[in-house]
Amino acid sequence: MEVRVLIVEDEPLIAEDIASSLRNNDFTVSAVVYDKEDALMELKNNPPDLVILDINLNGGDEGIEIAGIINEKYQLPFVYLTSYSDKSTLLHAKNTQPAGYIVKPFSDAGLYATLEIAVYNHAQKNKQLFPEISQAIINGKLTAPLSDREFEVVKLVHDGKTNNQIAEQLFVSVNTIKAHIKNIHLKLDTDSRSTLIRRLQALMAR
Amino acid sequence: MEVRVLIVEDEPLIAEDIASSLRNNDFTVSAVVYDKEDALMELKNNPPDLVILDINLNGGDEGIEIAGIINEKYQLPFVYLTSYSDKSTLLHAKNTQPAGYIVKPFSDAGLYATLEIAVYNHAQKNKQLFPEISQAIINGKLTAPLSDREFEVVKLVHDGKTNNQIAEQLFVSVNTIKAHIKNIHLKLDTDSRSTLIRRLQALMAR
DNA sequence: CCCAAAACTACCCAAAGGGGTAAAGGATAC
DNA sequence: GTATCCTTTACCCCTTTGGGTAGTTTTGGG
Repeated sequence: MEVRVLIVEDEPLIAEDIASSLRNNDFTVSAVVYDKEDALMELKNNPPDLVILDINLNGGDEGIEIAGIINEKYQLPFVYLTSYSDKSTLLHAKNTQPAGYIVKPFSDAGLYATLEIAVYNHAQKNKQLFPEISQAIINGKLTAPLSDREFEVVKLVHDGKTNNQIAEQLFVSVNTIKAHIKNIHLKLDTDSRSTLIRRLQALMAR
Repeated sequence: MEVRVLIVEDEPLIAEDIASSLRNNDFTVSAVVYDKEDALMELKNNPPDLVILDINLNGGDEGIEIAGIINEKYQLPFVYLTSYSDKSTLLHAKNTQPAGYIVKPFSDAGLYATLEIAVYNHAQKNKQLFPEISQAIINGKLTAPLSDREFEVVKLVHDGKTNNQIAEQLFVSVNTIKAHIKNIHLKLDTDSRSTLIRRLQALMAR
């Protein structure tokens, strides 16, 4: 599985250093660009899987601006590249939620590890946004725990199923499902499917 | 805002090196431990805000095991510490979704930046898990955009309100709300509150 | 000024959901 | 073996939703 990387760095030597280093591994360099304009062009016409952003691009905040645009429009992971760790810059940078931070001079090992994790975590992010609900986690937070059967039912409610669909799937009567759901509402202190779904997600979130 | 860091590293010299380095900045070292058992004890009795984990703790996979437990029980951010970048180890490590990766020898600047970002991104995570639904984002992904009023209604449905509650809050008749919701179901291709809520979250997630 | 879109309202009907009560069969733990 | 919990089912009743049709009022642009 190739990972296409866009490098946005205004010092050609460093850019090429990174590029050749990446090419010797599991990465493909989709492009190397030197300013914001070209970066946006690349993002639109030849979107990569990950972006390496010089944070002080062309002496300004272009790197952080690009980060903002990536977050808004492309939702791609990116890592910042910088030669020093300036506190106020870092503060701005943090707000853009980079997947990582590479401080020059960097080691190849550190570079690969950071990029691998950035790509991998991003790929996992969707799954995290909709966590599979887990009986252990939910019961750990309830005084009255859900029984196994109740949890089966609650999962299906969470998936947007109706009582009838749930009854069919579990080979029992709708009345049974209604009874279970009544108990579930009691235990979770909810009173409708909508609030139940929100409650489950809140419980899973931590 | 102090950040409490637990250091799990079996080489005392390195552990202390990191500890003293952190103490000179905005971090507090909650404890330094040398094995899994002590690490779990600390997590339970003196939970930190972030964990630095030696990946090859005591020559084995203890670091990765601890990571698994952190994910299951504590949902804290953690970064791996390693002296080399071994591909198979990295693969296992990636599955635990570390917030970052510190490769020895590390620079102070790189260390701080990685930790800052780890803590910050983790703090933002809840907000990401329950994104405020945004009309702009949702309409950007629909062929038939929601009108302003429809969006007001949809937000309240998302919050688990009933039609009656929504009508009261917006000072209109329930019939009006029902009309709006009918149109919303049409535009979002849903057919119940449950599926509608899931759909909204899916739209916001990317 | 007029048109179109959006907002609002009503009424009807069928389906789904929520809450109360009751009870039977099974498993398990003490 | 008895007490307890879980699972299952039923029935009743009322509320909420979803979908269809249809109409008026408001509002923003051309």
